[in-house]
Amino acid sequence: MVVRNSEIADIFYELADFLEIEAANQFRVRAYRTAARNIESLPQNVAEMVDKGEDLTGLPGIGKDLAAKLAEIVKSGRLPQLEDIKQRLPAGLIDLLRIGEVGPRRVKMLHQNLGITGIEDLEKAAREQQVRKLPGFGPKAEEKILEQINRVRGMSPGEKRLRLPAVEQIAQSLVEVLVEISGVKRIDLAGSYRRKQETVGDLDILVACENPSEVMDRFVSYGGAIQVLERGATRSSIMLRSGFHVDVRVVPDESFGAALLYFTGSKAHSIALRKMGMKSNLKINEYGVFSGGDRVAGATEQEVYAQVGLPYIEPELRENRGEIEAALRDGLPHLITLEDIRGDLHIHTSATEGRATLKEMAVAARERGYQYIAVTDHSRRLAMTRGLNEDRLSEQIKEIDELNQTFSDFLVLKGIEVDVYEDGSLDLSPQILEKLDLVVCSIHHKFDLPGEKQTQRIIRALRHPYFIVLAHPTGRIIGEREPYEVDMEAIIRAARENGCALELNSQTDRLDLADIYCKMAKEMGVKIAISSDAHSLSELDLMRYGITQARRGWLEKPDVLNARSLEEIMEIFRQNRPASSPARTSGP
DNA sequence: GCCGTTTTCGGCCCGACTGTTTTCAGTCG
Repeated sequence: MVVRNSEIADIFYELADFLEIEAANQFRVRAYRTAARNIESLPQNVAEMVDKGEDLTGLPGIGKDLAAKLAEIVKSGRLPQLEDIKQRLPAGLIDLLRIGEVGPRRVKMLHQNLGITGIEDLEKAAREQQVRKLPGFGPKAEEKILEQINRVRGMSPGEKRLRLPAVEQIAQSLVEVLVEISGVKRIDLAGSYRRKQETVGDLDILVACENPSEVMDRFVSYGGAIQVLERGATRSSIMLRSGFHVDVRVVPDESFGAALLYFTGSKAHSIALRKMGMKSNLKINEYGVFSGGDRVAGATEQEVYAQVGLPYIEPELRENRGEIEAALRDGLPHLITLEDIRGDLHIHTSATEGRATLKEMAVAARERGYQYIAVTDHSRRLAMTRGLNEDRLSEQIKEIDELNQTFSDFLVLKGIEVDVYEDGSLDLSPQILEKLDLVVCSIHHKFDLPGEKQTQRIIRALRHPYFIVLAHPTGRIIGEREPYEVDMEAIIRAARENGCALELNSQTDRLDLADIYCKMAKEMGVKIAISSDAHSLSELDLMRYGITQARRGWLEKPDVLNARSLEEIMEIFRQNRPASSPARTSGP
């Protein structure tokens, strides 16, 4: 497992960019991008499939030619075609595409006429007012290019996309402004925000209103905007101080459903729906569904789906990853909701790095309607968090027993988030672990082991008799740290063999497991624990981000460990233990 | 470059906004 799917996808994306600059057939370019997108969201490892000699042409968007290229990439780590094209075109041209206002056509023009090879050249040419002389460019374009260069420069890689809580705040203050406008009938947030992607590149707001001009006026004069990027009759776009873009689109009430569907995307989902429509001679656009000249649907999303013979599909599923096929065979999942959650299986207290006491956390969890929480402070190796050694853990166990005496309808489970060493052994002895209800294991050091070693480290830990949940299984920090190089399929298989569950960590910089692995675990019969990993009272509410991620991973109530009642979950934990080990916490 | 219940060839989603085009190309989503 040397080449990752994401690396293969990047090669195809890069090739597509170059081909587009060379003005290659647009459908060929599209084929590479479609293939890249599909490979990215593929749970199986392409490299592994190649090694096993599996037929890649069965994958969506992969034909004979791309299958051969995939094999080539897996075997050599390179794609000769990409290297050839890099001989002809400077690599810096790709960077130019990141600049707004500049697309492939203009990159070609800039390269051929001004010899521009990268952002530095472009900045120089624009300052010397050379760019405005080219056909299709003018002073405005030149000015915008300079602005864009500054924006791209000032941006750290993590800044480009925001995590969900940040977008929520932005959305809230904008909606407060727009909802005041007379004639506004509906406002909805669309785009990747509505699909609850891990990060959001820009925010799409959809408004149903009879007088679009007032909405446009109010929106472009919003106090948080530092620049108006576009100002049209029904669509406008602003940039906030952070560099984040917000688009507003106004449509008539009778088109709202079609527009919401269209602006929610994903692009691949929308395209698939339109193609289905075409087969029935229906044209689908953001104004509705049209048969001949007649509009036959559009007020609601349900109406539009119904026209192509589909039930309503939840936004989190709209990635064209099999949801349309599932809908056609009446096999859509009944997605998990926050209301299904009965408890939280990963929280910290002030005994280690948490900011609230054991009792405070328990009371807050009970107030949220939970039946149980598991206290899972860090183990001793994590010294900077004052990780618990066996003595301190024993004290905590006593404290939990005492606290549980005070509840009649709620139970605190005894747990630990124990560190997994490089050799796969655990940071605490079996003698103390057996006194716990729940052992959550995680990796906090040696993130960069080679894939095979990291995978074996985790598999060895999964075989430990007291291991129950693997916390933040891939260790990624979104925008900051890549996931470990692990073979997730092998880990999920080992989890199944050993009766273990995987965690979906709800911290918004983790959201680990990723959606595609949630789906893979579900399909392989491995349960998921959706956990807050709360370090404070308010962080208990992060659970809802775990839920939306779980929904993106097609998870249903039966797939989720902590959607079980206290009795059920205690029974599962009991079954998972060696027969000789004593009973522990008793129910209320 | 992919794909196929009209097709192995000839299609491939659709529209808004901007700037510089005087009728539309390029970009974006």
